[in-house]
Amino acid sequence: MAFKRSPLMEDRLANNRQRILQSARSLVASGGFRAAQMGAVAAEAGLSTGSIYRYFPSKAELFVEVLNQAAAHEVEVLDAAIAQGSDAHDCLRRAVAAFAQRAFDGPFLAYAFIAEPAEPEVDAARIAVRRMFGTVFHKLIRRGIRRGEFPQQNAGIAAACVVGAFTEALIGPIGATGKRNLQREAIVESICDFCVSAVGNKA
Amino acid sequence: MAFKRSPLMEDRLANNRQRILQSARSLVASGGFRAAQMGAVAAEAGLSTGSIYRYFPSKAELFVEVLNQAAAHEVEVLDAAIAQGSDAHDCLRRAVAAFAQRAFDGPFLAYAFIAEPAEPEVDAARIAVRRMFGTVFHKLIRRGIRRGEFPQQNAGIAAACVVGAFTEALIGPIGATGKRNLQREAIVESICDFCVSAVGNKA
DNA sequence: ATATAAAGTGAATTCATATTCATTTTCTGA
DNA sequence: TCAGAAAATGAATATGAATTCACTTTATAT
Repeated sequence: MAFKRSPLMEDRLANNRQRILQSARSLVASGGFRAAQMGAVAAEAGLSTGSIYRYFPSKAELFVEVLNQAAAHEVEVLDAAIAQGSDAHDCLRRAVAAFAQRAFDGPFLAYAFIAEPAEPEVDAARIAVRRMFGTVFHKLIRRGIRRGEFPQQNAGIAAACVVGAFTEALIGPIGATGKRNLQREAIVESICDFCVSAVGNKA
Repeated sequence: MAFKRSPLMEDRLANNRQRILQSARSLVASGGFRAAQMGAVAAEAGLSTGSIYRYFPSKAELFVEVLNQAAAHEVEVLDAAIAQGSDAHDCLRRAVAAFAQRAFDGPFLAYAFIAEPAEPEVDAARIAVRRMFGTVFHKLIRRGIRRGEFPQQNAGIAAACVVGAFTEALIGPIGATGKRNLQREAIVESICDFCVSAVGNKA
């Protein structure tokens, strides 16, 4: 007779898969790619290293999925933040703030988005992710230009600059110990000022 | 009797050392850290792998020196560009343009400055290098503020944003093949506009 | 209850590089 | 020209991490 997994079992498996993804993300978030070895991921997920390979064919594919999942979530958050804004300036400020706040909380994960990864496959995924973020800001800036709220400019470059600006500004503080929460709001605000000013005014 | 290296020999050794550094840099520049294995470096320098270790105690220390040497050179170029500027706006524009132009020519090397490297020691050096670049812009912006040419702002954050903005904007185009030289000037100019506008105007 | 299929295990294997070291070659001083 | 000191070599070794696989455990169907 054909073998059929019970719904309960099916659930548990799906659960394991998800837990593996979460473990991998959490390891990257707390220690970068370096800390996310297959053995560590397995231990974190409460499985053996071998089992991971029942769920993912290779390390590369696992991390591609981690990246995509994380990115999709960020884009959702970003879109939600934008939806609440009034005019283009406000939308931009909200989007940058949302991203910056979150990057502050999970600096290593944010870092992973721009880090040179080990596997070429992950590299490709990373580039796609950056493009996704860029696209969100690109649309926002284009719309602002179309409505006359932003001056004429190269929206693609500006979008990349925005992403780069807050990424760099946020990664710097990672090194600085302590004092993070103290200055957090001030830092985020400075970054927002920078980006809004860059896109909103032309000398 | 005491052994003494002849000046000629001394020269040749210093030459070897320098050539190793150059080979390492050139490999990073053309294929990233990934392509810069000890064996490849040795081959490129016309030496055996073992010999490298007469000049550098480890891969990490070799690459720390590569990074520092490259960074010191970039800072020189940056300072020279700034020295030619008239007012603060002009200096900033020149500095950004100089950096961007050079990054365009050696994208992988520029990339290495923000890439997550294998060795923790190199990682530390990389952070120091970023700080160096940040410092150059930080001084520039502070001076502009002091002279009333730039509005009041958090100079440290703004400097980081500037570095991040052009790095990201430049790395994007690496992936895109061809069309680089065509748009090169336009891209660099857009990046300069972005940065100058961000620092020079406040909404 | 038993047989079979799937899932889980973790030690062993593979793979890719950095590093070492016994040996060879080249240099220096008499 | 020769002995001893450096320097160079590259095959062998060490390291570290991904992947496999022979075996154990758990789940499903009769």
